[in-house]
Amino acid sequence: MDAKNLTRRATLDDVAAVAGVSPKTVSRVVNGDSAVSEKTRAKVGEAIAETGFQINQAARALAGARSFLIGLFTINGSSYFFSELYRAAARECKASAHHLVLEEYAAGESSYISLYEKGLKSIRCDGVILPPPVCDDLALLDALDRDGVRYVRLAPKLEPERSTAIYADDHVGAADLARHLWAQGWRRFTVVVGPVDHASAAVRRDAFVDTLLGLGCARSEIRLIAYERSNKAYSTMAQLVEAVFDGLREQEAVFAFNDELATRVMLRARARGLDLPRDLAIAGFDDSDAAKVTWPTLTTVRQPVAELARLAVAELTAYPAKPPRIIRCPVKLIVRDSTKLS
Amino acid sequence: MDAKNLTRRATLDDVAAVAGVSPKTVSRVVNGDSAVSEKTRAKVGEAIAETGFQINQAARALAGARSFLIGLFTINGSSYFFSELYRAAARECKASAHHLVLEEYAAGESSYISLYEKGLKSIRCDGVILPPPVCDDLALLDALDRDGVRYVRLAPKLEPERSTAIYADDHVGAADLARHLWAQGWRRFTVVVGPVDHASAAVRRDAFVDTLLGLGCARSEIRLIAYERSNKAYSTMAQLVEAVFDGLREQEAVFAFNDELATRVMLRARARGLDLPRDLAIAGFDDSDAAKVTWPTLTTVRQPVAELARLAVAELTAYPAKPPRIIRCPVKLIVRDSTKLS
DNA sequence: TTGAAAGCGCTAACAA
DNA sequence: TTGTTAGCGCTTTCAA
Repeated sequence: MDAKNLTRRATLDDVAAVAGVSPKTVSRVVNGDSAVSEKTRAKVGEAIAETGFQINQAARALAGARSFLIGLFTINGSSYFFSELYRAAARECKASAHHLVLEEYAAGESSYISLYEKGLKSIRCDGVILPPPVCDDLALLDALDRDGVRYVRLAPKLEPERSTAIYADDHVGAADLARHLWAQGWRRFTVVVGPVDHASAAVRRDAFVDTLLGLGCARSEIRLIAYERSNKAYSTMAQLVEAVFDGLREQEAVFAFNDELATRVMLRARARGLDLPRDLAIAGFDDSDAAKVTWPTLTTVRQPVAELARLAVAELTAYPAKPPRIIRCPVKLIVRDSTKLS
Repeated sequence: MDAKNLTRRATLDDVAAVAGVSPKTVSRVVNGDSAVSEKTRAKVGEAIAETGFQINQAARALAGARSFLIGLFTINGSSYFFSELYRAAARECKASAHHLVLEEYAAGESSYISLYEKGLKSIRCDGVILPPPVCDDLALLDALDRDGVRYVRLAPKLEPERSTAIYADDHVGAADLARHLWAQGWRRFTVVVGPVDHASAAVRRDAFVDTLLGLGCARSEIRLIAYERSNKAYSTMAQLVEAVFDGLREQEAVFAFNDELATRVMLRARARGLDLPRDLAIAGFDDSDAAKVTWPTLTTVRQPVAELARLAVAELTAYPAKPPRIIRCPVKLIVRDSTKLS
């Protein structure tokens, strides 16, 4: 690496020399400390522009208590939710002069703790964003607490008060969907529940079912199909989808836990020669890109992913740290063609 | 921030004290320097385990020439290609003890340079991955060269020899697709070309057209519809899609630049009451998630995104730096239902 | 093969 | 409001 010597980038000292002040004063200007006179600030500003000074984050992190790095710790396959989360979080970080460090692991790794110890720990993030299912790894939370790393959790199921937790209003979305289906005239329902270790799964299921019951739907008209790792029957997506069609009754409306599941149900229905939405209504959750390109287009519930990311980053970049709290974000029912009763 | 004092994490000095050696020796072990005796190495290894030592990357970056950070600089909306790229690059970084810093900007920002100066520059990445269209910003490349930041470009159009450049074999994919359509019996074609400032656009178009001509297709049977920012006629996706249906002939096969465009064409065709693929064949490029959920499912070309990411990260984390070179990755035609001639 | 000294560029704490 | 001093925890260079 001779690159280093090609161009010595300007340091605080360089700027200080040009501006005729002390390096510490330049530091104050750079960090927006209030205790600098307007005149000095202007002088230093010019010197910064002249030298092309850019602060060295490594030095800043070493000397200070902050790294200006935010970690996003996820264990997941491809999904619209996570893609959006990355993007939005990165943009938010940029807005507050932080940087987003992505930690993506294939599902099914042994322990989240060791992933943290081997990975994120060494860069001393100011904070970490923990989406499901990592948000419920209590041992990992202990490790973060021990290391003094702040974290925000997205839709945690366990110990929600332990840190700031951000939830989408899943129950509202599921209830709105139930009312929509009922209003359209659907009277028989199947709920395909996703991984039950995901807090939202139970929330969506209960809100959907309770709303239908409240509308006068008979309990016997509601079928529940739940994904469970421990249950050999439905431990894969494919099995779950198959279960929808085992014992499928006429004129059913299917509510799937997410768009991915919903589109799979749709494809399977097509393969069985069903006419959609005449024979079967299907609704999802997420409003992923896929929801817009299916035939018929998919009725779904839009999660405010960008907003979740924004709030999470804002929480982690705020100084001093705010006390833990629970934040809820509104969701929105998106009615498309897959739930029209003809 | 009192977090800092809650737990003083072990340093090289701590480990050295436990192992009874000098800090420098511990450093040698941590960095895998060969000049350490087997006995010392074992002793230090134990001390590291005992203290739970994790190197401080900030200190390492400040003292040394490397930050162990790889930047991914993108200007783009949502797309399957980029989501996959993030994920794969992050995993690759982890494998080589680096970290991936995401820099995502909304399209249409003024200048990439200023984004770099305001963002990535301060963290002194060891290297940056530059996908289109950033890969062709010569001024940005100049700035990176000036700052001694290595970069790898994905599918650059300009000055391909300037840095290591990685290309997917677009021409092979497009040619394979042309042969497939021809073999199926399609004889009239429309090519919907994406942004022409994207190097792949022209490559795919030319390979597709040339292959058809070689197969005996008359030039008059091939319609070209090209997206151009400067061309007022087709400057948005919607206009591009509309153009497909203006003057659409019977029994056409449409090759769209990417899956997003292809699914839009498909939706528009549905809205016009066309029966797919009987009246119209549609093929895309990318093999995105969307390609699997359309009706009919979309014939497309799969890009080895994870492999591109892997190669890019490997190139940037290699020491010493390898000389610039051009790397090509194979693509694969994925035949689905949208191109069946019935 | 190992150790000692110097310093990377910044901030914290204190002094003026 | 501004300046001074002393590190942060590592790597580099040089010496043993």
